Amino acid sequence: MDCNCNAYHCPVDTTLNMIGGKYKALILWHLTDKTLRFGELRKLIPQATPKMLTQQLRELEENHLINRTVFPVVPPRVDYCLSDLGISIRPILEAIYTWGTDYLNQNGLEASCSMTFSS
Amino acid sequence: MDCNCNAYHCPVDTTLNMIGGKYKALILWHLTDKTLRFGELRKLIPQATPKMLTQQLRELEENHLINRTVFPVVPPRVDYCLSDLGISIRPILEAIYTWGTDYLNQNGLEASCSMTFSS
DNA sequence: CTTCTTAGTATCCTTTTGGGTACTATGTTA
DNA sequence: TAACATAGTACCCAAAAGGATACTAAGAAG
Repeated sequence: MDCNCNAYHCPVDTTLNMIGGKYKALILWHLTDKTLRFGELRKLIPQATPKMLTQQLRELEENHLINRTVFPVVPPRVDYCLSDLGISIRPILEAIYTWGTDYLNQNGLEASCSMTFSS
Repeated sequence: MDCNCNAYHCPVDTTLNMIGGKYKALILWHLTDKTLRFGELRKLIPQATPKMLTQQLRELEENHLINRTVFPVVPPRVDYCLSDLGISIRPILEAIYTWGTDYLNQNGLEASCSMTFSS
């Protein structure tokens, strides 16, 4: 229905829509420095059901933030890794992470979610 | 039910929850350099119904990103402005805005939403 | 022929988010 | 005494997001 080819787009909404999904930031973080298989991501993010994990991965792929590589073998093997676009978004994630950590610390809360940025 | 006082918190989720609401980034942006009344925000963000605008403003206030000042006059007058915390989050908004703008331009889309950051 | 493995799907459900329309309170102004 | 202005509320509804559980395909291994 909506092509939106000639519409105006809000850059902030665009960005937030791309990283705002339930497990998207976490997935991008885990893929920062390595390629992971679906099963490895499941173990790293056990709170996500397979349905949710698949859904989030597909959306990240549609937005070209990650690459999905299917190997035609049995049992199946599918690799996920960051695309160049995915790599380019990392500074934003780090800025968000740093602000959030400061905010939590200033409120006496423990900041942690297995999402620690190594610099 | 959930106090979460002793829980671990993900800094990225924390930050995204605070700025991820439908009109929150836009509200923060409009308040960047000035105090605005409710009615002024309505005119600046006409696509938000009064219910939604109120809701988003209340959540921003609960998160201490903005200050709400009620003047006991008739007709009512309520002022909104950024708190120090709200001011501190602006660099993140700018980073998100810049990345989103580049992304849209590289995809041949017009980036705009009356949310242009003056530097 | 049965079991194992992996990367998902299918189905159904609950919760959250967003939205439309109409209504309210109340002192001031005409 | 009736209309006006402002900052909302109330109520009801639709859509989107998230979640639980069970199931599937298909070759390889035993």
